[in-house]
Amino acid sequence: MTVTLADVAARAQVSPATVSRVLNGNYPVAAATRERVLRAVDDLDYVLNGQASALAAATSDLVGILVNDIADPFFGIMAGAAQSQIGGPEGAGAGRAGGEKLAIVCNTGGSPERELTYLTLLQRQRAAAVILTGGAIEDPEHSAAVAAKLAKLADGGARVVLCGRPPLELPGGGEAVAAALAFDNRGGARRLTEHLLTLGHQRIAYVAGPVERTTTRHRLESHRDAMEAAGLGDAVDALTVHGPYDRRSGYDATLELLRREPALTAVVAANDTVALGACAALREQGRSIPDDVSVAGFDDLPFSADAMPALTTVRLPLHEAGARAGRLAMGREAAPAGGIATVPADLVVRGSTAAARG
Amino acid sequence: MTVTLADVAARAQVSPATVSRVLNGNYPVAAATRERVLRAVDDLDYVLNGQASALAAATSDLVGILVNDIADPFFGIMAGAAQSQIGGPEGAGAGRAGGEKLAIVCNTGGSPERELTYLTLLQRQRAAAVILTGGAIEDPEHSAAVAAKLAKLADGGARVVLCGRPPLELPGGGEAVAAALAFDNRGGARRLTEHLLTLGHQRIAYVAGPVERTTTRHRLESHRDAMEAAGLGDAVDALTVHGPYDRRSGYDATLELLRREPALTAVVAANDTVALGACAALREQGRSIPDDVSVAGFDDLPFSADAMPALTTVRLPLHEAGARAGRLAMGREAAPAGGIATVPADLVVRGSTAAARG
DNA sequence: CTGTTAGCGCGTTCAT
DNA sequence: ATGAACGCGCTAACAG
Repeated sequence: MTVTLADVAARAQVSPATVSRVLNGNYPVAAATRERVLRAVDDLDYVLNGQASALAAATSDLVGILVNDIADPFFGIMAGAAQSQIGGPEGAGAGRAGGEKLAIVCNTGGSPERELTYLTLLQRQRAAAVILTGGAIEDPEHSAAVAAKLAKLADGGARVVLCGRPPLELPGGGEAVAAALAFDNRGGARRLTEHLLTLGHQRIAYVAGPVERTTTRHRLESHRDAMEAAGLGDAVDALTVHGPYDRRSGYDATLELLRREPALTAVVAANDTVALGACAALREQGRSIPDDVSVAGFDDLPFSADAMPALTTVRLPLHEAGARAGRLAMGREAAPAGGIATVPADLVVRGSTAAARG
Repeated sequence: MTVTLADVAARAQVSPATVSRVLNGNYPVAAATRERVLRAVDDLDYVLNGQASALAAATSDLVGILVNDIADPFFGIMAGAAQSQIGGPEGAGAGRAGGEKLAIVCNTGGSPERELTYLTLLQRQRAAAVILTGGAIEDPEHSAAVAAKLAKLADGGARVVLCGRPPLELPGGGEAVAAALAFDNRGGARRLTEHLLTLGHQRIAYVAGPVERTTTRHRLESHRDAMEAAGLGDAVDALTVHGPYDRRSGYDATLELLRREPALTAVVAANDTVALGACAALREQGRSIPDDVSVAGFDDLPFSADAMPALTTVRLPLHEAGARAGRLAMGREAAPAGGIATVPADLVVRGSTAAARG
């Protein structure tokens, strides 16, 4: 039924080995023979069997990209950029065999179990590389399990790259990853809160992400640091609410925060999506942005510039970081010194923040 | 180096065949033996080799999901929903072997070549199923190539599902797809334009998607039909501009349309993202929404409700459609009658549209 | 430059 | 209920 290498060999009147050599282009083959073989391939509509090839050569052309939420552009942008550096055979001849890698995006939905499951599945497929994007879950047991899996993956020859995820701190985990691109969440968050303080805000509420996430913690801690430096540290806890990274969370949390502190003059959100929800809640409560209340987000997703007013936020170069992660995974770029590179997070001031009232 | 089935067998003092049977759970195995085997698996940290397994069994556990733009939530939502029906082993035992499928998202970036390349890669991996999402490119040659590939994929045992893509019209293509979920783009677009007509609008501009896309054509044609039914068909061409499905396109196109017809009172956009760009352009030109100009989108992405004013649009049940596509791909749901199901597209009226001035 | 010979790691008969 | 043997489709040595 399905045509195999042997069929091609028979039709081209050569040995299977020769066909393999033509397809992989690693060994010298006479031009005339190569022609015959390629014609046979076309005639028969032959397609290489990936599994058999991978099994025999003990290498795979799969590259896994793990994301927490594929419906969130934050991850979509990084994944797309990474994939563009991996899957992309621009030229012709795409129909035949060749060294193209298959970049596959795996959506964990933020679930630790699924993260591990995907890692196992990837390991089972003997993935050539694995890219983990976004914040990690901070449960020690889970971290250990992930570190162990990554170590095994690396042991099996897979290149492991972290993108927007802090380097593993566990024993055995550090050596496993080829490179880590860490967003400067701390610096960005600090600059953002300082910006608001400079504008005269004092009652600043904070809508944080899920508690157990590294991203959440880093951003929140820096916010607190900045507040403490301004002598406002005591109020932070009472004016902080945690929730998922979605619009609804921003909406609900903001209503709650308004209840706690009706006189608040600024809301800092865990990310832009959450900030949008916060804006909706504030407007519903009759507060105008930024006249009554300033709002700020994080990430600078494309829609942030289109919000009304445009969102003040912290820009993360998601596309660049994703692309770099892709190149690192392909071994097309040298790992940064120490294996860790910090990705800048720059403050972007737009219309949603203004001087505090009064 | 890497531990194989044989190693496990040796440690458990059984034959490789027995280990295989335990792992796959398809044949009766004595409870005691099974225990020994499982313990050996754990002890050795054995992980099944996916390629070898697939090769021997002539089946694969890969399911491909093709998307045009992974950074666009339109696709992210569908892909995530589909994946949730495929990859999801909720229970325990995720570490071992098992029938879990690996759902992999492939980003074509809207490029026909990459679409074909991914299809080939998937074919090479002997994918168990393939889901194609979103509008198709209308180039006949490309369509034929895709149809041929899909036919071959199906021939090789892969289940092919279309989600948000119109059924193939080509010979041999129709039989290849197991099921097609087609969005009611025509009906939705018609209702949307009728809504504006009812509000008294006459000079309605249209920012269409890329010319060669089915989605674009269907939505535009229905818009034209509605306009013609209202005796306004003549103006349609002059007030239509094509562009990609992104914010910038909406922005640029709207500026151009305002130049062509300064007195326009409504702008219909190809989708919500484009609509946002249109809003930005209008505001920049000093037009208020919806007092001066009404704006409408399509898709009802999450951020549409948060725009200011909230966007009138056409709701596509992306999550539901994606999930259904996932189930169809897994064979967990019977194909609809005739292999084609129409997914409803309902008008959602919000604040961005209002009665025409004057 | 090309053909021959062995496996890669596992599933699956066929025996027992 | 279990083991032995064969083959899935391909690549990689080794000859020649």
